[in-house]
Amino acid sequence: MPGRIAAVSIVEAIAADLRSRVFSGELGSGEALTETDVASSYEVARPTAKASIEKLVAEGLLDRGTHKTARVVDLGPESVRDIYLARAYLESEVLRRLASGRTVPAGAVQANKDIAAVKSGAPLDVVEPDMRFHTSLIDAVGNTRISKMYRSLVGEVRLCMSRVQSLHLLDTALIQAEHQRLLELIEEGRGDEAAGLLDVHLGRARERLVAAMGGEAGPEAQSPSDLVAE
Amino acid sequence: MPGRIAAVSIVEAIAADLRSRVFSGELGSGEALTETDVASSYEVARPTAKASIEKLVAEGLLDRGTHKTARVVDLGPESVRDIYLARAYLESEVLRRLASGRTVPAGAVQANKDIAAVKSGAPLDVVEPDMRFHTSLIDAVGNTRISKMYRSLVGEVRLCMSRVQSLHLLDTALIQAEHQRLLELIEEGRGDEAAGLLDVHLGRARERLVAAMGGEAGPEAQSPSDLVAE
DNA sequence: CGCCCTTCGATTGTCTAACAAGTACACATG
DNA sequence: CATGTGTACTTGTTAGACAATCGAAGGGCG
Repeated sequence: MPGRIAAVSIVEAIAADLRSRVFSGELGSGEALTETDVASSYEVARPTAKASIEKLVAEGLLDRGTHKTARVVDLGPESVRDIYLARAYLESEVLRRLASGRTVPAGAVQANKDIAAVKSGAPLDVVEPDMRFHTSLIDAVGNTRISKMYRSLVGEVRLCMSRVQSLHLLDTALIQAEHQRLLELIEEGRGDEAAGLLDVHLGRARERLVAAMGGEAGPEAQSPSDLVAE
Repeated sequence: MPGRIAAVSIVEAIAADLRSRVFSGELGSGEALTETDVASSYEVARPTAKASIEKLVAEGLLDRGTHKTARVVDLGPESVRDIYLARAYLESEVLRRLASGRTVPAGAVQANKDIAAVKSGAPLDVVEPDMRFHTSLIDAVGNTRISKMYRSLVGEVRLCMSRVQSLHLLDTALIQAEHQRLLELIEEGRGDEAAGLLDVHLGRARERLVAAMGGEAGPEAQSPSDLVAE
């Protein structure tokens, strides 16, 4: 099978293109997206452009008030912390339940191998397998709503990352090692320790991202201690 | 402060009305919602009605395919299990973190008192304070994204409940007692036990709801044992 | 008699054109 | 300096229209 072909509507097509342009950084934070601009650049009617914009607003990629032009969301340090804490909540519970069943997702194992493979390459290439590692863990529980919620969070993370030029700070080897340890802890049924390590893992990524965004450490939550479950 | 007044658009107003009609059960599962019907009944133009419908589709209350008329979602037993498991994931992690800080949300305490107050009344009146109890716990962690995700799940739960005529099975006293025990466990810092109790608590509610919907127990997950973290 | 194909009504997707209403900002006025 | 006014830009909503598509009813054929 050559893959399901889908006849997407014009609205969806435009929304998808705008989405990719937002993720690629072509559309920067706070950039205005007027309905007429979108309509003329894609050569469609304004209601069509409007529908596309509102789709992205519903997804959380754009922001808009009544009678105000839509803008690409500007995620500050507080938002980054909010996002990463939400990730931690979802994912640590997933780790516990995976550990209780001692089920190590094959996809996560493969993803971590892929991280090791690109170790010497460009540091941005590690983002994709890293995300794949985490989503594999989430998807392993087989809950459609949890997967959907996590995917929404991942989208916001990607949005943050596209706002950052210097991601050279990430230590690929450390990431890969911690992932490996997480998988081991799952296999050994040690859910609590896996959850704790995940807090550290995500906490570091979070502060690194905040720092790269030019934000300073928040009033609290500077140390990862307040994130550790116990 | 008399509360922020908001000038909602027509689209939002119609969406809100449709939403309440779906929750109240006036619009049953699988009921069709034609764009022209909505437009004529609210005396608005079709694009406006279309936007309202698509808003509810994005919220997950309506279902629709391309070129097919929108219908109220029909949530089967699998969906109920999916929803409740997602609730359990979010909420049990919240309980752990609340317990680690020994923070007992005042709103949850009040909500449980309200449950006790209506103990002798109509069994449906217990649904509102029950939901308030759980959302209070979630909101106590102060994470906007988690709160938003949980609210979406609560919406789906309410949708399920509106599909059920006989909810007389719920044991108000038991619910109230388990809530009380959850709060105590939080206060004592025993997160693991709180999470375990929550699994039992939600597992029972889930199976009760499935039974009331006329569905039989699933192939697995009949016993709550596979939901307990350890 | 049953199955396939065509046709038709109903519904949605999209467009054009237009007007009303709101926001934001500059400008003038007290 | 605060306040009001005005204007340009943008969005909210409407009307009507046409094409594309889906579902079902009906007719032809084996």
